[in-house]
Amino acid sequence: MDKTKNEFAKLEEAKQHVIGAIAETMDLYGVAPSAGSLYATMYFKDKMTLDEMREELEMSKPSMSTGVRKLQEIEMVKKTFPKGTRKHTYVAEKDFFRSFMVFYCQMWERESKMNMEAIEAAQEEFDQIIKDPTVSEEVVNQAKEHYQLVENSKDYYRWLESLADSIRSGKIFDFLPKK
Amino acid sequence: MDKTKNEFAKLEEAKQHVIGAIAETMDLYGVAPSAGSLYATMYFKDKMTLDEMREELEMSKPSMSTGVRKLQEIEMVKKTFPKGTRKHTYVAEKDFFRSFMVFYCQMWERESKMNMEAIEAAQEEFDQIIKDPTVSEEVVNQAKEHYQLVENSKDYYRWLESLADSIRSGKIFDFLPKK
DNA sequence: AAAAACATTAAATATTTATTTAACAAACTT
DNA sequence: AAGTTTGTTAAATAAATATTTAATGTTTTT
Repeated sequence: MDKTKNEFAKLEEAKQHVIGAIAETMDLYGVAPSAGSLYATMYFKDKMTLDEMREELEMSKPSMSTGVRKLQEIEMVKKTFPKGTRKHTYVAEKDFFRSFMVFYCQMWERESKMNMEAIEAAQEEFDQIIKDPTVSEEVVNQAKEHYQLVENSKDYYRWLESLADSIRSGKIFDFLPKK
Repeated sequence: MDKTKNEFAKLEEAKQHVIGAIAETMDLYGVAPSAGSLYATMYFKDKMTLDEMREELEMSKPSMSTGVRKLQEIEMVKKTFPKGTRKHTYVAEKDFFRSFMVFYCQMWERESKMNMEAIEAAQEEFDQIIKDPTVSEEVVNQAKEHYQLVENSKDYYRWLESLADSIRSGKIFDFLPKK
């Protein structure tokens, strides 16, 4: 019996535990399951080409191409430009702190920006209603209530931005050290 | 021309700005678009019944029922037990700080727990390979590398837990005040 | 206890999203 | 410049998810 194969199989099995767990939690980052297991697989390699990915995951090349693109968008994978080959090669980001930073800061800034803009616009409109003397008291009161509701939420969006800033700058690690 | 209707329409339009923005960013919280706009709609009401939701969103009642259940899971909506009616009523959580806490702590703890467990299991297996004198040097070296790789990632998962703790306990607000 | 009101589950349908096969485009090699 | 290798886009297919209609269960009222 081939001993070497057995050794590799054991190694592979151990890796699969971690790969499975990473892939399963990657749905939290909004990527498709295939992109999740793609990243997890790359995590144990120092670099991979599209053809190696296809072979390893037994999927089509376009699927790998789009998966890798998604992962690049959230900077969990980087393209490298190696000499001696025409194939593009890709490297998984292995620093989870960095992945965390890129993903959540991007996400929170989008949320904050979009909602803040909508709030500003809405507040102006509420204000017009409130100031308009021809508008009934009931509607004015509702407008006032709504104005205050969204006004209060601004604290949250500003806080979310400060959290993102603090993570991006690394200041958060003064408060919560890496180890 | 009906003046009252016009007033309400203006109010409605202003609200819609904010509702649209909230609904659009709710995909970040892993809920379906319909649940997103359901939450956003409820945000401007003090309470709603399933029938009111159905009417307002022009969707089926089961759809509202399942949407509300999803939102309850992440505690963005709570059921209330009002007197005087048999209808269940639901209230949107209006404190975004609280929604943030519940959602991300839940998420990060799941990620941390699942990966930590997988890592512990894998490390034992890597260790067996490393200690086995019959295993080839190449495989042992790979096992050692992989062992170290996952060992390093533990810092991150522990940090993630500490972040969740700090948010749940409110200690984070000593570092990053709410306003 | 029967009927009515409401909410939920189940099955069927529709919609969206992911994946593949096939066609195309770009870059390199000879 | 022609041919080959590689990567991406487009169209078609497959799979997953959301939504609806219909059926069922549960509570309240009479």
